[in-house]
Amino acid sequence: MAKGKRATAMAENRAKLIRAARKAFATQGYADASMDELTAAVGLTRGALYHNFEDKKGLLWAVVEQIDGEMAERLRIAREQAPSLWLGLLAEGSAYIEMALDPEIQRIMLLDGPAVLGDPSKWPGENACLEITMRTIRALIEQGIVKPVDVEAAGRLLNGAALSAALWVAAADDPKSVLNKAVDAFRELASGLLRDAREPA
Amino acid sequence: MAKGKRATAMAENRAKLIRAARKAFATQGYADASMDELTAAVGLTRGALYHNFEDKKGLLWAVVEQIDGEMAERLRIAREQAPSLWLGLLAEGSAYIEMALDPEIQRIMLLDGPAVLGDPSKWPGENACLEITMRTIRALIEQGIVKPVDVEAAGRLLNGAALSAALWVAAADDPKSVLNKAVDAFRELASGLLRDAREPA
DNA sequence: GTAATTCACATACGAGGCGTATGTCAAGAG
DNA sequence: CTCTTGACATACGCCTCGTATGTGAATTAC
Repeated sequence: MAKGKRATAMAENRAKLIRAARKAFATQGYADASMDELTAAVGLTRGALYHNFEDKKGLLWAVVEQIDGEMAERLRIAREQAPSLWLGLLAEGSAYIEMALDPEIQRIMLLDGPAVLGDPSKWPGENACLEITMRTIRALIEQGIVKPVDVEAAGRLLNGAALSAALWVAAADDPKSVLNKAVDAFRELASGLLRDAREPA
Repeated sequence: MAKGKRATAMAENRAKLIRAARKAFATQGYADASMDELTAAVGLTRGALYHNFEDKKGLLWAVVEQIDGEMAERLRIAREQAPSLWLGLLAEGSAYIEMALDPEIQRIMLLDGPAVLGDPSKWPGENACLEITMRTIRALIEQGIVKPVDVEAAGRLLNGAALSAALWVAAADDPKSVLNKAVDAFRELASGLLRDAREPA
């Protein structure tokens, strides 16, 4: 049982470091986040960091993975609450846009993440958000609601549109009205994928 | 006239530094680019750098501004060569995607730029690329070809879609076939903006 | 039961890199 | 001819990262 105790203590320290990193990376950005400060903030030193993670990048990997999972979960919920698959796709887009309003997500997942870790499409967890969107599109094609487009291409461009919309909204002086415009435009664009121009229920 | 000589010499050094920075930032990334190496590569020192620019960020600003201008010019040409305004919009999208295949543009404009300088929509030169897209959309609305959508919203989402398409293509193992898929998907999405589902010539 | 090993960190060290303060030399001003 | 200005170069200090080494507790071996 003593071994279990040590294992959980280590897991707690890992969690502490990740939590501290989320804060530090979100508020100061990856480059300006000091590992000394970050670790000291949770009563540890850089020694713990380099023992639990590969390096500074490794810590960012862990943070990104955690946030990515949370985002995917929220997307899944948004889609499941929609009354139809097509509205589910639109709901995913809206949810994605709204998520990107979170400074943490914006900074870590949309700015520093890609810059430091490279293209998100090659992240492990295989970009859970994209996977979800693709699954929805694939189902819509099978139902004959969406044109037989390339699923990955459509998913990526749709997510890309949502992403830029999110950044726009986040940087706007008047986020509320801009959010409405962004969501509307997203619907119009998405409707280009429809087999019939008229949107289904 | 001696004053002119000094002025041009300074301009040349500025240009040298910017050129060196484009190379260094593109190949090593902003964070890993050493100012000592960068300046030494053109026979100068960091002294010249901090005299001509505010700091490392300032140099990146200058580089970004230069590349942004070049990109806008290429977009303009792509649109002007198209036989119609609508096809011009699609041509812009394709050109944007193809440009992002350039590692320099990808790294500096799409990855490090946003991470270090913040949201591109607030860059000076006011994001020339977006301006061009918006102008085209506005004209298409006036001609009754495109739905009366919010111009900025449509422009941003369209550019965002092109951007993510570009990143996808750039990171692909087989860029050629992926490029086709991406351009196709872009057209489908864009057609969502059309008043009539049938695409005009 | 004790000696040895492993583990999960802490501490210490070295190597850059950035920004700034200071020095320098040529060019114009007066 | 002196003085100032400008365009750099040189020198310095501070910070940060990664690694090498130390350490005490926990586990294992005997």
